[in-house]
Amino acid sequence: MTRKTPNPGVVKMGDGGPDDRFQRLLEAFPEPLRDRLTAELKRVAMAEGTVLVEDGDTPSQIGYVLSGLLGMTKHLPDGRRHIIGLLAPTDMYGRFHEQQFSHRIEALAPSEVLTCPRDLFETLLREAPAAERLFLIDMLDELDAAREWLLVLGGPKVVQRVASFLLVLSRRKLRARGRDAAAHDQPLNLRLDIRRADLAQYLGARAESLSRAFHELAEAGAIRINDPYDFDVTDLEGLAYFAGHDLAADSDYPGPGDRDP
Amino acid sequence: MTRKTPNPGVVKMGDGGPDDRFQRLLEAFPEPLRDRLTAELKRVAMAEGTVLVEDGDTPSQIGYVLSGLLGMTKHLPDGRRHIIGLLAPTDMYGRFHEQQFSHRIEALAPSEVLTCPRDLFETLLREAPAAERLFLIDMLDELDAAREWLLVLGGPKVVQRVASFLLVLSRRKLRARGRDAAAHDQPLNLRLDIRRADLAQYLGARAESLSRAFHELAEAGAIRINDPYDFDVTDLEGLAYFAGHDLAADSDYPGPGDRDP
DNA sequence: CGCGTCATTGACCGCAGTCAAAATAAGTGG
DNA sequence: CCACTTATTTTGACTGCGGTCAATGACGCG
Repeated sequence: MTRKTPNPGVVKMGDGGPDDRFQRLLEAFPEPLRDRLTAELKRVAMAEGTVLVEDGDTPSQIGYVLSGLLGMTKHLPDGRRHIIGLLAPTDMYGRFHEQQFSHRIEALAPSEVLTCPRDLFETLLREAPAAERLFLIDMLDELDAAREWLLVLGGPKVVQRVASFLLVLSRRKLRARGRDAAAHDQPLNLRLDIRRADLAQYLGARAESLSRAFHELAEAGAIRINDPYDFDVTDLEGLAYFAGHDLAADSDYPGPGDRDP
Repeated sequence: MTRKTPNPGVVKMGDGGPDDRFQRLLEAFPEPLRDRLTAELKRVAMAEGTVLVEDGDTPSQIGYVLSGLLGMTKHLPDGRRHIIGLLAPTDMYGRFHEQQFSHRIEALAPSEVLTCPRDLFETLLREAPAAERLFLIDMLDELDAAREWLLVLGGPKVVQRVASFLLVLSRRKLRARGRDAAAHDQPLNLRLDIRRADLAQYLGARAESLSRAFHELAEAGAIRINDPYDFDVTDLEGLAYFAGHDLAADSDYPGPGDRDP
């Protein structure tokens, strides 16, 4: 470990609030099963850079992110790395029925995960159809989420992608906080705990471009930059504007002409 | 219907060969259940542009693509459309347990689908755990596939994305054809049946840029363009080269310096 | 205090988005 | 069957975003 720890301690890009999916899943298990499961849960802490699962592995454990930030990464033969997904608190990862991973999972920040033996989890799922159904729905949700990201990353301009990214994080936080309208107007604090270079890979850009994008958003008054890892979202609407419209299109639509009439 | 039909009749971006997932799924059902299911299957043909599922719907049918090409599309409030996924033959679509769709599904080319009542399918899945497990694995595979696309679409250059796209299609076709090595050397024919403008939206580019990219690949000898909808892949290796490396990086790495030592 | 890491800023330039127009193909009506 | 219209792809010229390279600044650490 050579790298500094941006924000030591607990990190949140989403926190185990009412939206805690694992909690919901646990509650779908009938009492005796749930106890068998919780007895086997282990809390593991790890440093940034730790590789939890290697590409091609079929690990015997499944995991649930408690704190920090994990990344799903693909490594090309020539050595370049791509980040194809992020795992924040309340996210799960794992494979079932001897499927193997098609990517690496590594800690992008110091993190904590809850692990559980894969075979036990599978057995219990089979014994509790209600839980299995809930789990399947979760999977489908994640599939949708992955496709949402396609939309985000499909945006041609970097500012757009950055704004979309911050927007997703904001919404996630707001949802976790509960839906009380009061919270909507006060500045929303986001602590990222991901290095510029990593975020750049994820958003399909360079660290330099991200820097420009963040500062552009700051100058427009949509966010405030406290330090490279800590932001306040001061104008959610404005952020949505940057996310949706091209910058070039100020009062005019960028291209209304590419849909069928 | 005002638009021409690029290639009337059967279309294949993948054909129901040994990789036919639906077939495999069907076979996982025990005899009596399978018959109940097949009795309810309906074959439906539709014209290009048909909307099968509207964003937000919870349709009573699930579908399986027999021929043609469907697209998952998202519509932004300002009217712009994004294609976030393609459904080719052997692909399935549907929601379960009252989940609603988060995108529209429409035919990008004249297509045929096999439909099946959602509730029946769900019931049968519950009665046949083996099939349910198979189905769950399929879902997870699709999740991985969606992330693969993230990698493809993350490529900075258009040629890269186009090459990756063709590569995925090629591999899919080869897999369907069986793994005999003989087929690897002979030119592989790809019939796309997707208009440039649609493909452009999917790959996050403009139709003009695609045109340039295709012809760049053709000049490099990787593909041959028979007509705008019909290609021969003459050099799979070369295609992989374009997909992986930046063009700029000929004999030199573009940026080996952004991984930890 | 010097060094390494990382974010930021500036200068340069290439890829691709944009606008415009030509070329090709398909469809229509005489 | 041909002239005309329409839809779509292709090509060209221009411009701007962002990738690239290089330098500076900020911060933590040995």
